[in-house]
Amino acid sequence: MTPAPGPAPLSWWVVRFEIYEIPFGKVSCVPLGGQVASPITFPQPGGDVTSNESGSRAATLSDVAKRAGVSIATASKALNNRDDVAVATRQRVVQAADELSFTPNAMAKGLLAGRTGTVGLLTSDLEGRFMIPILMGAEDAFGAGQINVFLCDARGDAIREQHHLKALLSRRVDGIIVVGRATDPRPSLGQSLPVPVVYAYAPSDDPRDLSLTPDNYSGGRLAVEHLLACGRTRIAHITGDPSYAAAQDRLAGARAGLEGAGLSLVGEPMFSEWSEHWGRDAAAMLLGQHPDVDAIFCGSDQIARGVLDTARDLGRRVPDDLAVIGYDNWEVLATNSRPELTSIDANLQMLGRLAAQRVFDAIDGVDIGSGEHHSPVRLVIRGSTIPRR
Amino acid sequence: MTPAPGPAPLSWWVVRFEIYEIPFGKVSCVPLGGQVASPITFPQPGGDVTSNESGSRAATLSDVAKRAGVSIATASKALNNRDDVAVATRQRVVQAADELSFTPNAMAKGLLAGRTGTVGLLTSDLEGRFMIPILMGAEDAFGAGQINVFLCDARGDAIREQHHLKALLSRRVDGIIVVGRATDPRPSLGQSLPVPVVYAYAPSDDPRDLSLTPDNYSGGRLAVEHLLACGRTRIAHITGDPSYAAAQDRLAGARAGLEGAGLSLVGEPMFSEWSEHWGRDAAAMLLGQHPDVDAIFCGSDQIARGVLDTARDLGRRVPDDLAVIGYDNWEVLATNSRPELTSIDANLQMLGRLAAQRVFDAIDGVDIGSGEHHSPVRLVIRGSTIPRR
DNA sequence: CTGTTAGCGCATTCAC
DNA sequence: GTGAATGCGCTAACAG
Repeated sequence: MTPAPGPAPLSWWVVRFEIYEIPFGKVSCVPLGGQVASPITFPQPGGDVTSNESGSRAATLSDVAKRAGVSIATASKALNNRDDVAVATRQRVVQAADELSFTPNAMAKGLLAGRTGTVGLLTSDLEGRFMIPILMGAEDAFGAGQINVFLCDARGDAIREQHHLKALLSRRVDGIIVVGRATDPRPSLGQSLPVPVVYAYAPSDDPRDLSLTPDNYSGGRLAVEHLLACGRTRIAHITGDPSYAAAQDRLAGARAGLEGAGLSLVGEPMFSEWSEHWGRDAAAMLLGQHPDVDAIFCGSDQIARGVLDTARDLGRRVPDDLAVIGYDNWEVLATNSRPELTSIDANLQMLGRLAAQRVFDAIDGVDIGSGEHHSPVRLVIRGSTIPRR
Repeated sequence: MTPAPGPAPLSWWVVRFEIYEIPFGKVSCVPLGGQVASPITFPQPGGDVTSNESGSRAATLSDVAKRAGVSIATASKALNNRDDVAVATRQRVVQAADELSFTPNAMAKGLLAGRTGTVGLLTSDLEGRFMIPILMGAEDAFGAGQINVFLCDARGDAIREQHHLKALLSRRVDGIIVVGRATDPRPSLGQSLPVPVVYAYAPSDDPRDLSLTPDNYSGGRLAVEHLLACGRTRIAHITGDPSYAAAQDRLAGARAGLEGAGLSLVGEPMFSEWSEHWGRDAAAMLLGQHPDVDAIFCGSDQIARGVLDTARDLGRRVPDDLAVIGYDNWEVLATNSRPELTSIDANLQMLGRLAAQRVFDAIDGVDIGSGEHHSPVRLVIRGSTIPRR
């Protein structure tokens, strides 16, 4: 009964499964021992060279026409709901198409129409956490409108990006969204492309392009204004790498917010990496040098998590003694901390959706304008700035 | 000089930027006040209806031929490096193509060739953390081989999935990878598709399909065997939702590992949600009821983070008094904890790459087999199980 | 109402 | 060597 005796094999293995009841009435599968069927040495594929065309070749319109006993043109009209076709005929055609599970060839259509109904999503770093919501928003917006998305990850490599761009153009995408991994300006793809381009998150360095990027300046301001509204006056700032525009813009916003209240930051802004570790270390330094700090604006949620850790270690009660606000509203971090973390949300999914909308518009011939547009951010209040009651 | 006076506008705004020096010699852009140029009411696009076809229509082969003063056929041969063309002619054609920045129309090619050089990536939930590495791996593998990827996110909705599937088929993708959000079996797309399908992460419920899924069983076993190797004998298990196959499989593996050493779990496995909160609460209960526990195997890194928190609160030293091991090797969590978290890594990027490879093979006519294949996992040792020295 | 024709952009015969 | 002709699957004009 002991499954898979011996150490776990370091190769892929095939198992049969057994359905069995588990708690809560759900059903699951676990491997059974002794049934390692066809071990496959790991990185190498199987090897048997046999044809694997599961179903047969996809049916074409001419197949349908033949089966329905009509001409290709008539079949086309019938399936496209053109009104100059007899009801009975249409029915025959539709049925034939159904029986053959006919799917019109989008390529052939595109060849005629001159547009493909596809767009390219050129990201510079899929790994990046900011990429995903933008991607989701875009995919969502397009998906709803029958447009399909080519995903291209350039891995932050300009060569690869150029390569992907070429591929996208050769596929005749109707538009391109370029998603960067930071809010720092990135090189433009140029003005001579035959399709509209929208830059999301990372703006293009060419103002003739249209760029949508989060409003970090307002985000910093919003954060500080919230802290001020909570009655805090001795506010410090711990943030990440100063070479990031995000760090600078948020700081500038924060300073503006403070100035508006006739205040300024406690101490100098503390820059280093965007990590929890840095948050912990920086908070320890800060609270040592400026024990009277009553609020910390953190440049990221990760940093804020570190700050919360140190506050707890030093016996500072959050939010009573010390208010902490993060940035990015990374839910898994923000909602699992003690207390839960107030943060600034950049609405990235909406940003992606909007970028898609802009590409849509451009495809439809609408002038989408140019320049760097800053998308609004929002404050998400949780327990680290206002005590729960 | 104060940028953007007044509260942050709740609409998009266009700014001019000013280049200025920031610390560390880098350059950044910040918005300047008073230059809000063309405010765009937020969710609505611009509206001016003018043509925006940036460059002109993409050049065709016939354009190139005309410019080079040859026939279309010759131009084609020249550009495709066929050898029956004069050197001088080829040169003229290539130059003409270059001047027109000619890009062959992949659709037209595909129409001829009967294959498109595209594959569909059908995910059920882009948001999911496990999706991304798989996606990256697949995109990577394909990208290298000149194949482009259609990304489709079904948002966990069967209807939407069917919709996307149809779209993919109509685009005549050469293959499809289906990525699920959990390791529980999911409904098969069926056997009658005209293209090969590979299931990644979530296996298909039909054994005739090929599925690649992480070996959670071995992962659980590996985790426990590591704890045993560290000299721990009183091992408890805190994990997530028991309705997940992942929870059950890892548990089964852990039990097998313990049995191999003539041991068993301390207490019952503790199930609830896959959250840091639960990790904290569960650890508190566990350490209250079984103070002699010397190691905890956690079903996820999030849970492990919670466990570490509680251990610290209760004054348990990790790893000396208590070893903690997580699951998933979510770097941002694992490397930022105190101490850093030992964890099991499912090699998801490799899984994605392999799935892509299998689709490749199938396209090439290689038999890729069927059934549920379990991909090897690996142990990543950090400070939460072995003290750093 | 239905079928014939033309052509989207390209690669591939096959004549010249 | 080169170019005219054919067809991939489909839709949009027409002609019947």
